[in-house]
Amino acid sequence: MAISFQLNGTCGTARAGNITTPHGDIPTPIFMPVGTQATVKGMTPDMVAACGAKIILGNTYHLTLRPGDELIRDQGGLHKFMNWPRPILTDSGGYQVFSLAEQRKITDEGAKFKSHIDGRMLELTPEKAVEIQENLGSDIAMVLDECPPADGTPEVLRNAVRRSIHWAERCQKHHTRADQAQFAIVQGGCDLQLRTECAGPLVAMNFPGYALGGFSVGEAPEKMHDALPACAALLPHDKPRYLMGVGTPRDLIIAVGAGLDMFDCVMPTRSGRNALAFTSTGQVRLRNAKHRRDSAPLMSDCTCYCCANFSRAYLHHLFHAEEMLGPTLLSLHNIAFYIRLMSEAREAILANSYPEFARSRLAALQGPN
RNA sequence: GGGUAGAUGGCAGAGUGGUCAAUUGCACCAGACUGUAAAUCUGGCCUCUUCGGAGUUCGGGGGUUCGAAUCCCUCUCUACCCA
Repeated sequence: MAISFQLNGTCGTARAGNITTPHGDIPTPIFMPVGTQATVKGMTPDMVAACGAKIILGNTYHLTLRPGDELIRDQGGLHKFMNWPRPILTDSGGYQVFSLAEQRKITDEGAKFKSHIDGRMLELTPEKAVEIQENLGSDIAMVLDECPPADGTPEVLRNAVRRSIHWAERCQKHHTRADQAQFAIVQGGCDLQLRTECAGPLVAMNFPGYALGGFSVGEAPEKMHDALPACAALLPHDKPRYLMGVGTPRDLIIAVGAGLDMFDCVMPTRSGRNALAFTSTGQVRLRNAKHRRDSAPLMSDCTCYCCANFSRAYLHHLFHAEEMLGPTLLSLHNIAFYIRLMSEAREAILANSYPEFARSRLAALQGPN
């Protein structure tokens, strides 16, 4: 087994655990920064590690297009190529099935993409997604899935479930690397019946970890929040449970309570590049004029490099001057904030006080996030 | 002192009789961002508004015209050239 998972404690449905991988241990619940193109945008690996990150993401679709998964394999694998010696999870390209919907065609065989870089056709089959991720050498690889939009018809959702199950079988059959774990992905939207039908066969296939995909694809956040407890309960108790692509701090607090262990989202990094910071009291838009003369740090009780050394006035200036340090510092803060949030959640679970923790953290948040 | 070219919304700069409250860019203000086609995108940016409109604008003043940012006169100012 490439990875193992131990539960260290639970509090209601919330879980604190530990994932052991070939490149190190991961305490859960955990937030995983997204590094699509073999880099967490705007940050050096040292900065990402200093934020407390234990594991980051890479992307099958983007990396096979550029620079090519065989090139990365020949360069010694993704860890060495990008100088990130800790665990890496790679997404399968399933999300691009959703986000690049206009230039893609799905059949039962796989998904054909028109490259967003030069327009050439790229075919991603389950087998190809496995091979690419084995070339990348990630610790955790995701099966190829079909991620339908929230407004998909019942038929579209059912088709995605059927295909995702079938593709997971093909991925499992094609998988060869003993030092890489392959996680399955449950689809089905906000429909518990469909989720159940999807999880059943996948759980029977005994994957080392399970993900919920197809959330945060356009549905109201409350719909996802309501669906999570029952969906999480469909997944094995003794395996890591990964909620893909989620989310806001509020989403994470709720999802941990529902029994999810792993999260990834572009939000802290993308928003950080766009001058939006996350704090324990909600979002702060550093470009706004009210920060022009604010000498206070972004967040007073944050120990990250950004908050320990710079004022809101300075961050405001950096974004108005379009200096690249602004996006870097806010990405750094946001990742540190997300990772600390998960680490505090873990402590609360182990202290058997997660409901109180969640209640007070949610109450402190002003606005939607 | 003489000559030439100019003066347009915070700035730069279009427009040269009606379709102009005035192209565009910048600056400014606000919003969005959820397994990254995103250091991106959207909206606002004279005043008031019951969001249908209404009222005042294109250096100052005067004039021509049904109608002027646009034409004429005059004043003021600016840039450049010659003394």
